[in-house]
Amino acid sequence: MNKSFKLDNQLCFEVYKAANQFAKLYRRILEPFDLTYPQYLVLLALWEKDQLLVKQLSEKVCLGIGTLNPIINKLVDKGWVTKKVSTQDKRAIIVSLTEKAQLQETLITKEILNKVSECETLIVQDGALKSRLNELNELLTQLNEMEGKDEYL
Amino acid sequence: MNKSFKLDNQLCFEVYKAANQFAKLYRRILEPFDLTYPQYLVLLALWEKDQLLVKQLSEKVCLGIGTLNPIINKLVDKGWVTKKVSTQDKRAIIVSLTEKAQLQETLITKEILNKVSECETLIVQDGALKSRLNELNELLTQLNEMEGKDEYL
DNA sequence: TTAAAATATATCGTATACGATATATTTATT
DNA sequence: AATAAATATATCGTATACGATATATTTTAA
Repeated sequence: MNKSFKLDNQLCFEVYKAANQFAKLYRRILEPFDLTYPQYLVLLALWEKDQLLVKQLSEKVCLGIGTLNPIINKLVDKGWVTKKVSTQDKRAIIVSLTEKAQLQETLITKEILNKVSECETLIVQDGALKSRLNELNELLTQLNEMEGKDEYL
Repeated sequence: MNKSFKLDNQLCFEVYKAANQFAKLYRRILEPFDLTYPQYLVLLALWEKDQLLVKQLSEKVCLGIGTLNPIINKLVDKGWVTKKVSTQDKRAIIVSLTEKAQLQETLITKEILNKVSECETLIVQDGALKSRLNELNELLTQLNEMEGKDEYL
């Protein structure tokens, strides 16, 4: 067995574990708000800029519509956001924060900041880690966008 | 909105995206072998050391038994591994590679090495990224293991 | 030496995530 | 203007992932 194929030597496995661990961590933190991590991502996006189209949200949180749509619908059911058809383009759906979601922003983000403070040192100090991951993500995105062009992969 | 709460400033979001991108990449590469990434992880573990207990596999690939068991069962269905009850401990199940899995190791790992060569530079050169992620994972694991001890979180 | 605690799997309900497909609407082309 | 191509959502099937619970077996303790 080639050394680079040992599980513990693989970057993708490290990323895989980190994502699962983050999901676990956020699950506990967000549970009191009856939110999951992807649902929280959508709220974060809308807190930055309200009234986004599903398409725009999809790009912002990097999820396909097949994944995102059920998540948005959950948020609608739970009273965090509303959907309405755009008047400009009757295909497009505008997602907006409810009053509840607007009011809870401060509370939720404060809570996150408190609970994730253990990671904060690492997160805040380590712009380096984040920017290396960012490079990695750009590379991976490019690779994945070359779908069908198998000669490049 | 606090700057650190912008989506693009969050480490966890970067990790989340990287994991999804890796999953997409491996989905394409592994598809010809009728394998998914978690299924491939199990094979990697067994190629390192065959005949592991479900428990040991669970620790090696960092997945709970609720997640892992169906994955192993899929591998059994597709003829990659077999399960047999341990004679030492009748609760424990030993998972072993089939001949097919043993024979295909070289082929599959070669293919991965080829197809992921675009990332290789980054992966091989950047022990730094991997080891920072490793620290992150240790921290996150610790946090997640303090389950129930809310005074610490 | 039994009853209790611990351990190893298995199963279930909920929520992603993806790709493939379907539908409605808009834009581009003849 | 009528049709074709493109776009924005929606839905579906498959496969994770988790926590909670159930079951069987082993170990520990009373």
